[in-house]
Amino acid sequence: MLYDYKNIEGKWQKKWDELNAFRAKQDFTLPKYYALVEFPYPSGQGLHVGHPRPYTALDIVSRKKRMQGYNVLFPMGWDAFGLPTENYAIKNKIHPRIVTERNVARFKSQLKALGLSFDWSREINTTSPEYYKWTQWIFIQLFKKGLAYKKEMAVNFCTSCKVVLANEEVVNGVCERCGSEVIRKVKSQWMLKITEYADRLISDLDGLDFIERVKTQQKNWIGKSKGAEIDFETTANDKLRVYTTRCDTLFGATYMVIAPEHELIVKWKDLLQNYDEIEAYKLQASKKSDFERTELVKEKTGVELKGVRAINPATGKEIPIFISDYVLSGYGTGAIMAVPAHDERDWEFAKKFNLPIIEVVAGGNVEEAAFVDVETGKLVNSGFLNGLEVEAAKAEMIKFLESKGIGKEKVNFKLRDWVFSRQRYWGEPIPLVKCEKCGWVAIPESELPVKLPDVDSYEPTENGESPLSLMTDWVNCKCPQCGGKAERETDTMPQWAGSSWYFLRYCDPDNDKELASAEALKYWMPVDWYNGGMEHTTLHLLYSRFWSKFLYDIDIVPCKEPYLKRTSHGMILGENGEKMSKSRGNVINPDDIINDYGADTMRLYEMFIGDFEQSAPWNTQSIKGCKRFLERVYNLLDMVEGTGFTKELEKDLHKLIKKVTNDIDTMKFNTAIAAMMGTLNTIYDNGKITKDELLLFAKLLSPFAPHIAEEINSRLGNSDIISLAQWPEYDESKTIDDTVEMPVQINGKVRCVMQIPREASKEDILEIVKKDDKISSGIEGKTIVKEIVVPGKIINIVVK
RNA sequence: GCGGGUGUGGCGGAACUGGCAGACGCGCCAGACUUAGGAUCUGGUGGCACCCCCGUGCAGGUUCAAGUCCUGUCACCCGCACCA
Repeated sequence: MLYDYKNIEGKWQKKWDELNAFRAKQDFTLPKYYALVEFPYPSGQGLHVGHPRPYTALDIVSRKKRMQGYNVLFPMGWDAFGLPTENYAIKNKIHPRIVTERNVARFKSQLKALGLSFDWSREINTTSPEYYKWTQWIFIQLFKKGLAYKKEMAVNFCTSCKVVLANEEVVNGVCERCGSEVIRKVKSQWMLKITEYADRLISDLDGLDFIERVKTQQKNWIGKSKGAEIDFETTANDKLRVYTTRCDTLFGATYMVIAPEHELIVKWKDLLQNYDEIEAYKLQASKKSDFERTELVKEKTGVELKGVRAINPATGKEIPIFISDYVLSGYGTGAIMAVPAHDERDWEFAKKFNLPIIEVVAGGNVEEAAFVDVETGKLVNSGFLNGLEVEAAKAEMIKFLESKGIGKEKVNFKLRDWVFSRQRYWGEPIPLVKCEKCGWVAIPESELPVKLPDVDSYEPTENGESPLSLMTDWVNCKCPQCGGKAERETDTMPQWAGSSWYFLRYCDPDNDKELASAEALKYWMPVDWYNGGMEHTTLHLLYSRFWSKFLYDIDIVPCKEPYLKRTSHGMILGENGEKMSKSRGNVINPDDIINDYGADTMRLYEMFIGDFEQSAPWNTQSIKGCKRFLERVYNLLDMVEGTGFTKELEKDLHKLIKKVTNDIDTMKFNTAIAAMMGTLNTIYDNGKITKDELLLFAKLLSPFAPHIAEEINSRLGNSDIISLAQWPEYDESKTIDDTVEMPVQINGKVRCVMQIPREASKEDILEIVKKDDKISSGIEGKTIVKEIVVPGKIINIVVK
């Protein structure tokens, strides 16, 4: 029978639509399952073959769960605000809304062609006012709780284009578009206090089923460290506060380093003899990103502050103060005590500037390299700390600092607050006004959404303000509090805003009274399985956990954590093994693949390509194997004889049910497919299959290749769709063989493989084995030193 | 630099708690069918001096037994806070 995939796929996609087969049911008494994939940014290039990998994976999970009787929510939407759309709109003079509509339509038709079982009735779009109304609402709640605040922050500013650039748009320190110099300009920006949730974002990971690398990456990103803050007296008669994780080494602090942006520099201006030199250095530093500044390979630079010195509180000695860009203003206090003997960066700096290196923890050779081991060494040259181990010394030092009132224990985080302002058009307007009298005031909730006004040009203004700032009619408004003159905030939100809560909206997407009803949230949340890219671990995933926790705190969401399980797929690389990108010219278009091979083959190949969590290069040649497999499956229709289950296939089919069921739960889609291929080969060897056996096989295949499974089901005479049929169950006793194949080794080398009865004892096994010619000749005339029998696994006879 | 990962045939990849390395598929080789084959079917396929031996990035170690555990080392990939 000819496998006419085009007809088959079109037919069943239409049928599913007509039946609303994949709509989540509104019956909240059913057991629920919420499967979520990251919603895409609808780019102008359309889908590429990387997108369907995670979608197909969770589609398989969803389809299986549906067949297992769950009420499944598997939604899809569009994360459509963002830079590329805006830049495209500017370049081509088309409204970003139009661009977005176009891209969404393209993406949607491409996704539909894959036969993914999304509940399209719940489709959402972050750029629709009905949606961003609630994004703004959440921001207002954050603002009211004091979690949104203004801060002076540096932005990348292109001196030629006169626009604020995203980090990505800055390549090697110059503007990506025009190649001009990029400087760091300080602007007042809205910030969200994610740091207030830092501790909970770490500790609540414990109960979650996230893959380990996601957990560790989040923990390290938040970067909790226990240390101390210490105040150093200065000769300028004030205090310089530092943060250190190694307060035990205070006796070895031979100089200090402060960030170029440190406020004391300006304060000390009159005392500093080389202020011009310092200013010049500050200018240089302002051009570098944090990333460039902390690179260890680069030679350390810095300038001594001549005229002010600090006093080491442990030794009482005066020590010099430097500015250097390897100290960041955003971490700790923006100042460090430098202990060159026990910190690599300090050591390098000290060598370069010829500063004293004093060993305070014994165990290394501090003239050769910094000794950073905290496990083995004991304190030396450190007065009252001498002889103590590092941990004990830390505790003693803290006692000392507290008793003197010059320092205390302090927990620090690497995590920084979230810069929430963008000087861009295509984002959610920040729903605040600045009143001359009242200061920053939130727009009343009844007036939400604050809609994005139509502007003539989306190009940012000369001074780096948002394009919205030019719309004076829109900007000038009345204060909702006092009715006086006020101005709207013209910055918009970052793209991350809409994606920080979208999974909540899916629960109740048409609600215009609240972001979602408490009832719907209580039923559907938390998400049972969330899959997404590893690159979202430290930003999107963390941001959305933060917003969820906040919404939990204000009693909107019923759960502390939004996602029970988080997994991550590997990237699909180009055929040359490099990342797929337009510029590399190695992008594969899924439309072509679906056209040439069919959606089922495409889906199967995406899953068969390799370990789901690992990246794998695309290979159009290899798709053939999946196509052949499906053709052979389809041809089983011609081999059907009789009904019921036969002895020949029973054991294989029970094993297969077990394998496929378990493999889907553990993301081993590739081996599930391999097992189905293996069973198919057995069926062909067998030469025939019964109707019931084929139906069973089709059910197992249906989550992976749903169209062909439906067609087989229908051709076997069933009128119900297989997508909602019951998932097969296996009988454990029917998966166990009577005999096991066991390799027999002599001195660890395999000599033969024997069939051994499953229940045989160790003695019986050895007796059987020794009768074998290869084994008996191998041990003849030698002394048996040891006999290892691992039932069901291996036999190893060690001889001398 | 910091953080996270990955190294297995010609290729993509299998291998559960240490137990036959290479499942399954691609490619390749041979045969069948055919006017034809870039279709289909059947068989074979890690290397080699082919019943031995060697083989999981490299060098050591633990063990009856190591892709898997330990120590060291090399290479590559991803992220780094205004790309999404």
